[in-house]
Amino acid sequence: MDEPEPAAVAPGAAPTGLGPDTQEFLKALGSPTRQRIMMLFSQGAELSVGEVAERAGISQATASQQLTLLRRGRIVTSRREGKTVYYRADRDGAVAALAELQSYLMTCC
Amino acid sequence: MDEPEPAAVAPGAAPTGLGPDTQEFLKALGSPTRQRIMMLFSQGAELSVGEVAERAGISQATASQQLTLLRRGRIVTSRREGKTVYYRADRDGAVAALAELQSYLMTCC
DNA sequence: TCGTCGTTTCGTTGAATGACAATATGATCG
DNA sequence: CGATCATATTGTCATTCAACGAAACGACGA
Repeated sequence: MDEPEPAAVAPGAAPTGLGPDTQEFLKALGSPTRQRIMMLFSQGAELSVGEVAERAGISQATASQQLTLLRRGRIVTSRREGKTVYYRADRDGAVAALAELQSYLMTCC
Repeated sequence: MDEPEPAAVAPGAAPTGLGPDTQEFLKALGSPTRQRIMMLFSQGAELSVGEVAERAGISQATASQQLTLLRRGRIVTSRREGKTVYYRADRDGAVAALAELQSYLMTCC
């Protein structure tokens, strides 16, 4: 029972106006490698980790890590089928993040 | 006349589907510190570098650097008046980046 | 149960980033 | 010109990140 109910905002952390989900979204899309990975999922394509690794030209371990970050950013979802894990774009998550981003920009700009 | 017509994509760089401006935009907003800085510009506020440093609780040098990154991301504009440089939110730039981001997400998601 | 295959996690390395103090630039006033 | 104030740049350190190989995990099939 370490952190049962953390404060609404982490203590000592100044508010940024963006929810943690959207922050993860921005960080996820901020990397060229991950942007490149996302392009592989065009038209609803569903790819395994190994396929992503091969097509993106990165090691399989790296692909797994980057896909985890993309999932944290709510840009992809994963589905397990037997041994292999399939990833595809999460349109709903992307739309939600975009909406919050727009709301944020309307506030500060 | 340095770069009248650069190649559509930088040579040797795999395409990411996002223009360099939008990449800078994402990286700029990906940092909590810079998100916090942006909140200072709410309602069209115009602040000097020193004011940003003080209100954001960072050194003047850091403020100058981070504001430079935000300007590269087309989220703020600067105006010089005598010795002091005033920054404010760049609504047009933000809208443009948001539009390209939306277009990108419609492609890959 | 034992391999095996795909995925994830671990540990490491080099590069990029964030922050600061110190210094350099630039504009204004005397 | 010399002093001064606001900003920008430089150098340095600590932290984070991207990528890899190696090892651990998990789900099958023999």
